[in-house]
Amino acid sequence: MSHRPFKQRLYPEFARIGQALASDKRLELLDLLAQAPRHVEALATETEMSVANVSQHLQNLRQARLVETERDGTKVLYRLADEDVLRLWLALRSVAESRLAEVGQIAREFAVEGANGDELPRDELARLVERGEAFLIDVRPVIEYGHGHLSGAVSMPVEELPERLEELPRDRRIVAYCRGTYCLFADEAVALLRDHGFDAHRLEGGWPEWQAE
Amino acid sequence: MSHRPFKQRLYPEFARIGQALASDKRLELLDLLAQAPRHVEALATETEMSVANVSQHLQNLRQARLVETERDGTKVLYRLADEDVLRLWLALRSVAESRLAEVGQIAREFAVEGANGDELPRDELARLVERGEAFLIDVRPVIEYGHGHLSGAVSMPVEELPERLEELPRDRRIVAYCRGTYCLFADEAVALLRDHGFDAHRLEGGWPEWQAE
DNA sequence: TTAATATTCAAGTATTCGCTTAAGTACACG
DNA sequence: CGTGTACTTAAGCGAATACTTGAATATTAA
Repeated sequence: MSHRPFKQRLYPEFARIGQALASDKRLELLDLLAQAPRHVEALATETEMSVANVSQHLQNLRQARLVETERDGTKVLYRLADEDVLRLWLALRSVAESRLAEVGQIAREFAVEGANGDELPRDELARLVERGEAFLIDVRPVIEYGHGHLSGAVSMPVEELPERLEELPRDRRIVAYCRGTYCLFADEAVALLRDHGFDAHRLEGGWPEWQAE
Repeated sequence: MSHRPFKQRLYPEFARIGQALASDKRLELLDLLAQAPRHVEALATETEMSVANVSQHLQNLRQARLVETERDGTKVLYRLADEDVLRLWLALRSVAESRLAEVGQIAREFAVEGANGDELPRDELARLVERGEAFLIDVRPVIEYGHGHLSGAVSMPVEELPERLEELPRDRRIVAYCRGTYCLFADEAVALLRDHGFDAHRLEGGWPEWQAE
């Protein structure tokens, strides 16, 4: 009547998922894939890892079934397996955020100058946009915007922002969002915009947090 | 403007959580702690691991802040740090369940004879209990029942069940629940009760799933 | 068919992990 | 104040992991 044989078979399977989540590099890949599907080389460039190393980490994630692949000509496109995987990543991050003091410390240490201030809650945004009092910009790279974005948002990657300031209205509040809580793009955008006299604010969270709902 | 230094500090912190989840033994400990706080020795007995090994795994979980300790005389009581940790564990398990075919396979392989049949959905239980048409039993060990249980449930650990059959009503449906989806206690209880002519059913999920809501 | 590109695989090495045994520490109780 | 119980820590060793380099494979385009 002992359940040991059962558990000894079952728990190693659960641990496969945990093992896949046990590396900072793989979590970074997961987070990028949560924004949009990508090719191996794009992931290597963005993470500053060697292609071979990225490929091996991706195999690892694939064996845990957290990501899936699709041939795309000579390239291979990797994507998150499904929304449950996204939710798992967000759950892990949220535990790290609430339980590990170091996370908050690091976030504060790297905070962008001139971007402090309250984050705009998501429900408040809806009201502002409806009344035409806010202009919503998505400051992530174009590929990520293309894969999915908040309705009504205009793509304005943070690196293009300096040359595109005249496209932004000065009579309305500018609301920026990016990859999520631990992404600095939106903060950088807000700092730049405020520097140029705009009434800029950061939206709470980011695209994946919204998508997970 | 590169965010690499930020990410290089931040992601290893996230990975601390992942690393803690990367071992079948630690996940088993987490699952037991999700039922009720326990002493080191109790965990060692239940998991059939050496005390030293359990202690080391618990240190690991504690350094990731997933569990907390409390002195209790000469013993040390371990407990899950908070509900977010429980939700993380459930999220991991749910990904494993939906993405890894092996999980379903193992569950089928170890299925209890005579306990098959539909699981009773939680909302249906509420109706049955209200009308006095069901008798709800918690077949987990007493300590776990003591730490928390569904309202209206009677404690009837599966190992005491054979001697306590006369306590159960024969004019009502018996509904049993246990530690959760991957616990066999409820199935064993249902099989035993049916064998004795009871109208027994298993409740969907278990105590932690309910508690997480 | 061949060359080019993108990705995967294999081998080697340094590091980390998991478990055991054995010693060490903390608290309670007589 | 010493003894027993419950737990933690240290040392040691084999297994698994992470990253590098270099070779192999698959697809496209010429």
